[in-house]
Amino acid sequence: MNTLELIKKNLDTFSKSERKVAEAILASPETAIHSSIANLAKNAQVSEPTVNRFCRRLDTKGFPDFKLRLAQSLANGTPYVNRNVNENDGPEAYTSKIFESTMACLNVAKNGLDTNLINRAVDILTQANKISFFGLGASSSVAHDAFNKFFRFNIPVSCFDDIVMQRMSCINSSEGDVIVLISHTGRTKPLVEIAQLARENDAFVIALTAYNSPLAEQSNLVLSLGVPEDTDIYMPMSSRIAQLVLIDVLTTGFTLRRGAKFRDNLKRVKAGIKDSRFEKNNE
Amino acid sequence: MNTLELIKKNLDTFSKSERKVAEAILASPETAIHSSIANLAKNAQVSEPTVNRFCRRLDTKGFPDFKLRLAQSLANGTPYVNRNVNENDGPEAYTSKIFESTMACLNVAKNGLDTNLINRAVDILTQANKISFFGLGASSSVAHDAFNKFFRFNIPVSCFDDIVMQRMSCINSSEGDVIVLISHTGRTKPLVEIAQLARENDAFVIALTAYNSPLAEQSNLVLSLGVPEDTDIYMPMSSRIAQLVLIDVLTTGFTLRRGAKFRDNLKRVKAGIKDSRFEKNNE
DNA sequence: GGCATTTCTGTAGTTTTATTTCATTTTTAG
DNA sequence: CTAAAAATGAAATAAAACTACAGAAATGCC
Repeated sequence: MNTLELIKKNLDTFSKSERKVAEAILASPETAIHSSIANLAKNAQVSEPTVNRFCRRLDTKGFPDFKLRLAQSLANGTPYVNRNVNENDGPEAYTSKIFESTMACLNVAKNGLDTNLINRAVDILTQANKISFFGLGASSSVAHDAFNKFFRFNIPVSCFDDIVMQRMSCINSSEGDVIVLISHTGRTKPLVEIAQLARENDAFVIALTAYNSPLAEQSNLVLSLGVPEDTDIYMPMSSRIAQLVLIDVLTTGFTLRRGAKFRDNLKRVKAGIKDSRFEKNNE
Repeated sequence: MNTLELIKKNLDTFSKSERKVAEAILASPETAIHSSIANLAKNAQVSEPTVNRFCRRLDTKGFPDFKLRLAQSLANGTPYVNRNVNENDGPEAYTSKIFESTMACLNVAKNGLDTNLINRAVDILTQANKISFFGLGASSSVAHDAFNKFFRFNIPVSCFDDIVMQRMSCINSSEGDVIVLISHTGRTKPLVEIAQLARENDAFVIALTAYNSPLAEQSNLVLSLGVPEDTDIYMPMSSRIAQLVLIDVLTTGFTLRRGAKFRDNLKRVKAGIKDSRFEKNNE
């Protein structure tokens, strides 16, 4: 766990003097990692052995070892901070903020995923007679992307961003068909109804959505990303990106599961695309 | 820069003994950060002052300072490594590899972007009479996503993934119109033709593509992501993700540029979507 | 090749930093 | 209010890092 957070969490288990040390470190971690034990002790108004004892209480070998750990968590923490864009940000600032918060979001998503469920989803997708990807609004481009990837596999796959088409498709579905529904909130009414309809027609419903949402309740398998909703109006919906990466993961799992013969097919598709391109060295 | 990479890069500037130190560190960085100067010296078969001199050559204050830096780059470096998926990977392995390599890719993209060009692109987009997003194949979902975002701004925007529609749209374009073309390689023939056609009709062409590509040459403004092409068949096209984040950046720049009045409009759209949703606390 | 100069490298000593020991103070529980 | 336990810091000790210097290796010049 992050050392700073660990210190904060254990603040009340420390003794009075140790708490002084903790506070001095929390106040300026950057200073702390560049101080000697004597300096830090002076800064925290305690003796050197107290600092040493403080370090040991955090399961480190001693002060130098503690500094090392702290330095590492500082290095880890900074680039991943989810900083919000504000009105006065210039291009430099908002560009890096958006990239960094997207990366932070992917990190959260990665840690929150249940790989057993992913494996299960891959299982079901590989055995499907037909796969359909449905999304509405912002999620429709995710569905579109998923369609594009699975289409290359040369298997029956479809994608609709029109509710009427989605409904018709569900009504025509049968056992062995898999419907993948994409919705960040899981509270988009029409999509919840689609899930019900699909299940009534014996299709298997996989949802890329939030746990405990109405959509999740109506689905057979839920892949949740645990990415918080966007509260800030300036911040883009990073959840989309996480959904896309999850699609990549499913696609990769699918490819691996299908084995060698199948991968040859994939190579042929990639080669086929090349014909519609300018060659790299004809410029 | 990452300390390990720095050491590797400067290997030939070191003296014979210093190189021994470098190699000992590269062989096992984790051991190095937990060693004393004496241990490391013994391990590298050199004297202690040599280790010290080695540290100073890398612009650190001394050995402890060097250890701190090394520790930090180790903490930073690991999650960003672009490891390839291989046939024997289980769900756990390929999931984290894909997430991590996507994050690595975003990091590369972030560092390679020219914020001046971004600012310029935002300028042009804010002044456009009409904006069109065109992409083919995998890039069409990126175009679709961009359309979705700009559509919320209540400005004339369109998106086609059909070449014929794209051509018609270009022929009907005129001065003040902006066409945004999305192509990872920049070598998709039809799209290059679209760029020419658009410029012949006085539209401004922004391309999200690779530098030095045929498409880049035909465009007025090129935003390049510097993400390498996917060579491995298992690896998904992370470039798409970088493109999407770039779209997010442009959207954010657009919002900021338009100012307060405009943001109220954005809030209204967000509120409007809510009506089609289940409330959060009715479950 | 041989000599001078520069650069490298290690030994030994010095300084700084961290840790341990132990006596004193503070806190806690009965 | 007292005894035991816990916490704290002064001082001593140990460890680690650094410096100065001298000898060794490499380089350049004739």
